[in-house]
Amino acid sequence: MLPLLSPAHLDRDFDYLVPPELAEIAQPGVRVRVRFAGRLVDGYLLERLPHSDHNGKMMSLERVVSPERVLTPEVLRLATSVAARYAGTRADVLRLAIPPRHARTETGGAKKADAVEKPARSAAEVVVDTVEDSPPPSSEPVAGRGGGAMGAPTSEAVAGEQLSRATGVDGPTGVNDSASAGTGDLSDSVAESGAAAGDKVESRAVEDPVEQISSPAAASRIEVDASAWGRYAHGMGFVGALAQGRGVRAAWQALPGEDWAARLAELAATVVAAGRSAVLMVPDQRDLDRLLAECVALVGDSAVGLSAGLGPAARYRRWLAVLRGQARIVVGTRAAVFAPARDLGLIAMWDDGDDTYAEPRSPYPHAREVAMLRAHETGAAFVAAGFARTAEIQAVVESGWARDLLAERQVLREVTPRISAPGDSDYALERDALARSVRMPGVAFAAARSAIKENVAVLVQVPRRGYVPSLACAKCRTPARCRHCNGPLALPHAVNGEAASPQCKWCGITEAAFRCQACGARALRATVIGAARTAEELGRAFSGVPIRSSGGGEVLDTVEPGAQVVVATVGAEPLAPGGYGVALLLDGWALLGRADLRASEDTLRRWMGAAALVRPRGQVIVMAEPSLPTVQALVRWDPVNHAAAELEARAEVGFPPAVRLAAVDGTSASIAELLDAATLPDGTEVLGPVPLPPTARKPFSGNDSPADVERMLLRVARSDGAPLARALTAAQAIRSTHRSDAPLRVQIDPVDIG
DNA sequence: GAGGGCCAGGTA
DNA sequence: ACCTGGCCCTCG
Repeated sequence: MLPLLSPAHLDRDFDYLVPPELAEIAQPGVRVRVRFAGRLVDGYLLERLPHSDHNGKMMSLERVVSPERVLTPEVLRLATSVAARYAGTRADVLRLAIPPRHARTETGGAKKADAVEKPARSAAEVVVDTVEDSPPPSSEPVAGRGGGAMGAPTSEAVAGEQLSRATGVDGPTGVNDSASAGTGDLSDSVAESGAAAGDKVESRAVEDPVEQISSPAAASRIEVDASAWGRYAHGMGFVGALAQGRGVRAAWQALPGEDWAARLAELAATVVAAGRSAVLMVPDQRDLDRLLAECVALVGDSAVGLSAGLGPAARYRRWLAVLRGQARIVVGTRAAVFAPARDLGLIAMWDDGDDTYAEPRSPYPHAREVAMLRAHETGAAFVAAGFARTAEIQAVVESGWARDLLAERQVLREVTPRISAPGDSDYALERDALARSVRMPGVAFAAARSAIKENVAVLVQVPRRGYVPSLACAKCRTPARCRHCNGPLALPHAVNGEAASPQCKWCGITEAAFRCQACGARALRATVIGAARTAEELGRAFSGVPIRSSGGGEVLDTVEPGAQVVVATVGAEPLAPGGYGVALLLDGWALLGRADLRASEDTLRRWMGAAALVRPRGQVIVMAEPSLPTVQALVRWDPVNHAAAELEARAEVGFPPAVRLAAVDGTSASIAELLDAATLPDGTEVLGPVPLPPTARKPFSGNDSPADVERMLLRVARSDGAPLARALTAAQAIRSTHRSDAPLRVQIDPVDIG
């Protein structure tokens, strides 16, 4: 039994007696309530044992919350590895992995569950009643398993000999073992849950996938677009390997204009036709809807969407459908990486560089890393798909863990739009006042005009939403700061066409008489002009042409065909039927110039995302310094070499994924406390204190600790990642027994490093 | 996380 | 002789 408690030192297995009347439903994976240190707590039953090696009195399970075995062996094993990797607890990971129970949904099983909400008698009571009617077996087996240390070592109870692979090897990176490792174990777990989940699921012979082709999902024919996959080197070979159930792993860089949703759906359907299931992850609801529609077109009801946006009832209902084997394709956002898919054959994610994949709750696992761990443990196939490529995926390609799935160079030339970056002189010589006002050189303006003339849509990508998001001194360009709190000044939205006085984004005070703190000048200039302002100006420039905006509150999925200017903020670009004629990527310097370490990778990803919506003979013009490597990577459409360079750059400055990094945030006292308790691996570099990045400031273990929070960084070689995490887990366990409420947070490889 | 035992030091 | 706070351990 694993209690669902947060303190790190309670991440251990505890043995309880199973009273005879619960023996039937007290199966591994069920939710239980137990008396723990005198109080009732929730937990998961991990395992039934013939005897306990615990010397001392044992309590009995208080009750079994429901017979549903929500924690599958595979997910438990995954949660154990994730906790070990991220220096967290299994309880915290399981809170992310398993949605809250919705009793009515579980027992009723009807669709009404998400519509009506009636105060019903607790389903747990119902369950217990039912069970008490059944004849009680006489034996008194034991639930859970004794002994065991904290974190990873506890997994011995479940993972057995797989432990050495899960923890001894530091994740997929650097590993080059056979993809089939662990499949035997998976079959066992499926066989087990298949037999136990009982009610609706037909019993299946997992050893023989052929039998499963008769399942409803598999019955629907799979039409893989061979000509589409044929455009990639080994593309059809890859699809064929999936069809054979092989655990192939690929980094797939989609061609510009690729219907990636249709392609991913084909991969998933291929796996389903082979009798297994697939998890597909996307960054947001918009992509989810698109991808789910493609999957439904291929397998119907066998595909479900899972996202946090669903209500508790709908979310739990769909999650149960996955658990019970009714749904064979899961399309979801980051939490879907834990979906209890039966006999997982493929785990794929689109655009793994998107920051929504970083879980904001402890232990802050990244969905990409979890996906790779899961593929590694189960032997499922893995696909990281995107137009661009992250340094993290490049690292696993270079290690041999995953393979390139890339377009033939010839095909790339045929389908890539013309991409160019005008030089400084193109701007300087610009005489057209209108062109100047929208911050683009004449070539860009001309390209847009000609597309409009051909009755084709023009896409204008702008960095951020808002009127003028931030301001700087017009003379010396020092960022304009508030006199009172030193926060950034910005212009609020225009009222009646009149620009208001600048306002502080932190304290909200209006600054009526700005004076630059550096040079004393009084004039302000906009440093980044947002979509609303851009749309307004373009409206003047292209009078008579429809101007559409997408971004912020109103994101368009698609636009109608025909001449129009679509102004979209980064990431909110709508699809245009047949593709845009021209895309203008404005203010590239603003994207690239961010202090963020991922700025260049992220920028290329966002540019490619927009450029990929342009039709093959179209044109892309990026407003950024042409000599910059990132701009060159876009112009040559070369995400792989850019990722390789990015990975090299990370190695040079000592950042993940080249090294393993732990960020310890807290007060200087709480950090010191933790580090004192930790026996760090030899060679650990301790850096800091470093300033806490602004994004890391907000959510902090309950209290909104403002002032004296700082950050220390611990850096080790990747090969020492596991020992580092173990040391931090142990130190947190020691600390959590001392009742200290000082804020402290440990993050492994956080996305937002200084 | 919460309760409990133990020791030290201060208080009656 | 007794109360209080801090420390540390346990919890099955």
